[in-house]
Order: sequence, then C-alpha cells, then structure tokens
Amino acid sequence: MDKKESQKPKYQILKEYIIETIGLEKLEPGDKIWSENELAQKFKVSRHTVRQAISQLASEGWLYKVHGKGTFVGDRIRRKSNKIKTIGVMTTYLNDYIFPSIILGIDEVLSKAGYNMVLGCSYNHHDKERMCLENFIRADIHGVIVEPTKSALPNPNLDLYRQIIEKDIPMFFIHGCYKELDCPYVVVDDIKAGYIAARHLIDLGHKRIGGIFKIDDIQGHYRFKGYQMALHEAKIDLKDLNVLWFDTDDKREEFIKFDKKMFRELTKRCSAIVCYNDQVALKVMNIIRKKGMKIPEDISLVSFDDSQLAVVSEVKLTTVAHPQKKLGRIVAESLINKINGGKGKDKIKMEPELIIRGSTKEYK
Amino acid sequence: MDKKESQKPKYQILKEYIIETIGLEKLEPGDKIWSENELAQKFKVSRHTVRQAISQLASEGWLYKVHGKGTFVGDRIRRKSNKIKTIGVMTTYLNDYIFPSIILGIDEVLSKAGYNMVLGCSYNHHDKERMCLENFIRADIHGVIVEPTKSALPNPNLDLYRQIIEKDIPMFFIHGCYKELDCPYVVVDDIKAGYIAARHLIDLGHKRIGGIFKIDDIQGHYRFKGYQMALHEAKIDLKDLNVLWFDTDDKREEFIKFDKKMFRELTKRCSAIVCYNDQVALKVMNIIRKKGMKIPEDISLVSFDDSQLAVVSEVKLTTVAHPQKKLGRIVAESLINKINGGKGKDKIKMEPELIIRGSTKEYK
DNA sequence: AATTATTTGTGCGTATGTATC
DNA sequence: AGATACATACGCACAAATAAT
Repeated sequence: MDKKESQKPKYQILKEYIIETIGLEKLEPGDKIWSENELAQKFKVSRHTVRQAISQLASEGWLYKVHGKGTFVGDRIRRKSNKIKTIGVMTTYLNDYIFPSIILGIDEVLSKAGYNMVLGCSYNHHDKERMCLENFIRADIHGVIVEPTKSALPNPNLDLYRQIIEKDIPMFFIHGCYKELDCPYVVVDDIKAGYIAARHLIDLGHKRIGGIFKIDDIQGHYRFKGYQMALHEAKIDLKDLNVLWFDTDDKREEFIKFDKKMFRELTKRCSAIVCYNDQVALKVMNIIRKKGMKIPEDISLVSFDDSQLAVVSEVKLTTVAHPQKKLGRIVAESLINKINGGKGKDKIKMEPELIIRGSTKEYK
Repeated sequence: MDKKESQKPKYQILKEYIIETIGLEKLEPGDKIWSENELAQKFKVSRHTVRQAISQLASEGWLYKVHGKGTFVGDRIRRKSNKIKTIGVMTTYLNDYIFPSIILGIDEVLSKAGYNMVLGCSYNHHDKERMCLENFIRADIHGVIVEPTKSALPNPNLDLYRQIIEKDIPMFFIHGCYKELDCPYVVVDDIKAGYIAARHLIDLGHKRIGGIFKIDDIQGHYRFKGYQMALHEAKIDLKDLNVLWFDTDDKREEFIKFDKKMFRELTKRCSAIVCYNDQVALKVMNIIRKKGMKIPEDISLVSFDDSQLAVVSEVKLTTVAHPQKKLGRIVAESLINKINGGKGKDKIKMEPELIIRGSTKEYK
C-alpha cells in the first residue's frame, strides 16, 4: 500500500491533500491556508516541495499567493476557469419567427445570473451544426442549450454531443432531443398540441381534416401523432392522402414543392387543415386565397406556435401557442440550476394552449 | 540600464530570451531547444532557475517537455489561440424589430470565418450595458461590435470602452458612436435618411410637415437634422411645435407620454409626419385612425428602417430602408479585417434608400 | 516612525530517480 | 550498458512585502 502512494511524487500527494482539506474544512475563497514552512514541517518535506505543490495549485486557480502575507483559497468561481462562465446556445434559426423570443428569454435569465451567452445557429443543417458544436467545445463553455437540427433524422454529430456529455458539461435540449441521447430537455408537449389542434376542428364539426407536417423534425412527427390520436378518438378514418409532408429545404426555398396536384386534392377533400406552424399556415392561406376560396368560410386552418406571424394577415390564425420567451427562461434556469449542482427536473414538458382567432369556423 | 534588467528575476529574463530566440532562429513547433544544463551554463545560472523558466513556459504552451528526450517548441497554433476567437456583440434590443436581422448578418460572416459570437443586450439601459461590457472584458474576447446605449446622452461606461481600446481589442460601433470616443463605426447615413424622408413629403406637395424623434438616441438627432435640412432647403419654416420628442422609456412602456394635447395639435396642424421609425409610425397610425382620420388621405406618414412591421398593417409604410442584414455583414467583415491587421475603412456610412408604399400621398 | 517577526519570492548547490536513445 | 536529459527532492541564503509592535 505504501507503494501506490510512493509512486506518486510527494508534491502530488500534497496537492491532493490541500484540495481535500479545503473542502473538508469548508474554507471559503479568501481564507488563508498554512504557510509554506508550516506545511513543510507538518509533512516533513522540504519547503521546495511545498512550493512546487502550492505554485501548481495556484496556477490552476485553487489558490492564490500574496507576497508577504500568505497563501489563500482561490475564488471558487474562478477555480475551474479564470474566465466568466459562458453558455453556448444553438438554435436552428436566429432572426425568424419564434426564435428571437426564445433567445430573449434565455438571455434575460443568463445575463441576470452573470453568464455570457455564445450564440450559434445551425440553419437546420448538419454541417453548420457541427461547426457550432466544435466552436462550443473549443471555447471551453460551461453549459449548452441546443435546439436539435433535423431532430427526426439520424444525426452525424452525435460524437460531438457525446464529447460534451463526457466532459460533464451540462446540456439541455429544447423542442426535441435526439433519441440516441438521454439528455435533459425542455419541450412543448407537441403530441398534446397536435391533439388540441385537431380536436378543436373536430369540435367545430369538421370530419375531413387534412394535415401538413414537417418530416425531418421530431416536432412534426409528434404534432402528427397528436393529430392522429384526435382523429382516432373521434373515430374518423385518417386517410394518408390527406396528410402532406415537407422538409427543411422545401420550406426555405419556395415551399411546398410537393405535388401541387396533391395539394389541390387536399383542399378539395378537406374542410379543415392542421398546419405544421404559422409560416406554413400563411403560405397555405395565400395559395387557397389565390384559388378563390375563403378562410375560414371554405376551409378552416389551425397552426402552431402563435408567432408574430399569426396576427399579421387580415384573417388572424387560430393557433396552438408556443410559450417562446417562457420556454427560454425555463431552460436557462434549469441549466444554471444543473451547473450549480442543483437537482431539478430533467425532462420538462410545457403545456400548449389553444388560441382561437379567425382562421377556424364551425363546419356547417 | 543594468538596473532595469536586474529588477526582473533571472527566470523572467530567461523566459523572454527563450521566446525571443524561438522567433529569431525560426524554430518550428517540435524543434528541440537547449537542454536544461546547457541553458544553465550559458546563462551562468543554476539549473533550478532554468527549470523554473522552462516549466512556466511549458505551462503557457510555448514549450513542451518529454522526459528523457528534451524540451521542444510548442505547437504554435495552440500558443496564441488555444481557444477559439470570440467576438462580443452588444445591441440595445434582441428580439424586436430590425435587430434579429442585423445579428443574423453578423453571425453569417463570423461563423463562416470560424469565430464565436457572444451576444449581449443592453435593453438600452446603462447598467445592463455595463454588465455586458464587463462580461466581454472578463471573457477575453478578440473583438467587439457595439450598438451604443442612449447614444445621445453622456455615457457612464466610457471607462470600460476605454479599457477595451487600451487592450487593443478591435471595436466597431453600429448605428452611432459616443462622441467622446474616436472609434471605427458602420452607420446608416441618418442625416441623409432624414433628408430623404422629408424631401419625399415636400416633393409630394406637403408644406406642413411634423416630426417625431427620439431624444436619447444619436440616430434621432441625425434624422431630425436631415429633416431640418430638407425643410430649410425648401424654404419651409420649421416650427418647434411641429416636432415632438420622446425617449426610450416612453416607448417601452406605453409610448407617447408626451402631452396628448400637443399630439392632437400636431395632427391638426400638419398634413404629413416624419416618424422616428416604423414602430412609432404604427403607433401614430393607430392613434390617428382612432380619431377617425385616414392614412394617407388625411395625413401622410414616412418612417425609417423598413422593418417587418412596415408591411404588417393594411396601409404599408413608406419608409427609408435600413440595410439590416447587410450592415451586420459589413461590420463583421470590417472587424475581422481589423483583427487580422488589415487596413480597411474605419468609418463606413451606408446609403439609405426610400421605399415608397402606401402611407404617403400627394397633398392636394 | 522604526523595528521585528512572519511569509512569500528568488536563487544556488546537490543528490537521486527515471525515461530515451 | 552508458550517456544524456528531464523529474523529484532536500537544504540553505537572502530579498521583498506585510502586519503588528
């Protein structure tokens, strides 16, 4: 047993002892520790050895020394890194839609707690996502908030996420989480949201209810699932033809590349459509209007998120609200709590809320 | 002259010599440097002193040591920027208005160049501004982009700005610059913008042209100045009563705290109003509409920025466009250029452009 | 205001251990 | 096996900063 200890250099043992004792004796930052000579006597080593141990601890931030006064316990905040704590935040988009509000909520909490926020944006592409993550890791951040990129698809950047987890850097996902990772998250209950949306239409008497969902996003799948559940509960057959799927690139370029014929069919067959989000609803609204049909008289629309867009057009959108700023605040608070070693809820689901406006109407 | 040198400890002198020599002899990472004994003989110091110098340099990344082999020049890439370069960006607001677009433009350039972006938000208050700046400085960033807080008022945080300048951290302002600092900036030519706005109304035949401007913002002053110039040029007397001023807090809370009577007078006296920005124009529009007057039939409005808000209401705003994303890109590019030691333009003025929509009409 | 004790900072000499070639 | 180079460790001396007397 002596061997194991004696394999370690004496200064190493001393270092460990000092760190341990700081913890045990509950020394606060600024408290004085023993002088070099005291330690040397106590451990029966030379002062040189003590100095080696102490100077290394000092350069690591555990201690600081003042000439002529003594050696003191370092500022605990500075122990891990001299620098201010920084949180990496990555979302799929930055300036659009609900994202500014989410980021605002995060910033409110982080800046109040004295954290810096490093912002990255994946533009919902895996290569950009990878770049951001690499930046985060290199920047030596203290926590991460991520909105996953194409969360319903296999992710090529899981190695980086695992690296973050292995480094014990607290990480929260928002909106969804890669199913391969078991990570804390704050999400809106999208299944419920989908259910609420469809249920609202059913309650209004609609029976032929179509849906447009995003296929590369886990939120799209969940909202679809809720929609499906509501229809099933109401014993309405879900016809595959009534559901259209699109993906990120469709949306960004000119949206709804999917067969125009299919869309025409959809509007003919259905009296109501559940739209993946407000953006989609607006585009659908424009197309329908161009066909000479009216909303909500001819077709009812329900969308998701309650973004600024929802109230922009003449017909305000009935939409299932996303908590936006509140979600930002909650995820930031949870993350800080985790960083400070607190035991909070790991998986948080926020309740969606239906906001009824002008885009839905009773089916006569 | 010997004194100065001898005040420094020997190991310090040695450290400097070693760093210098690496540069002079163009030693590449991986090259071996002299052994501890060689250095000790060469400088006539003890080997212990050499070790002190070398071990510090090693912990700083300049050198690395291999037991039994020797001491080697460290990886140069790791030397200067082991950590990724980070740019601090502070704006007055985050989620509103044109700011998401500006930030997007900055992010596009920075992330492509491999920089991280640390985002801060002053909410246009000096205390928040101070917090952000302190964070930036502590975070050891490589460059700063700032939209000044209450740029027309004396600033209590100039000490921090000066600290940044003294540290030779490249800094660009956007939208305006504190007059006490001589800093690089990228701005919209707000005087010209103000001129264009008023000129447009004059060209439409308006003679009684009011204005609403922001008093704590330098942009407000410049836009007013342009407005003034246009009126003067057209030999229209500028009546003080036709100009209203508001400040940040007015806007944030319930806007236009200024005497309602004055505002009523303004709408009676004028056939057109130049509004500080789209937000103000929308509020003014609402008030005017409540009075039963119509835009642009009864009163013409010109605003600034061409934000998303400009096209939200039924009557789309005639507005002098802010380049938004482009401004973000330009300031980010300029900053990176400066960081890399390039000689670019320091003071950049971007041209505003009038976008004519539905809120202005010929004066009959 | 000067002195003294304490504490860290700098520096030298020496000895032994261990990794590499 | 031996030479070389770094790693650990001890002891000593003096300088410089600090605090208390």
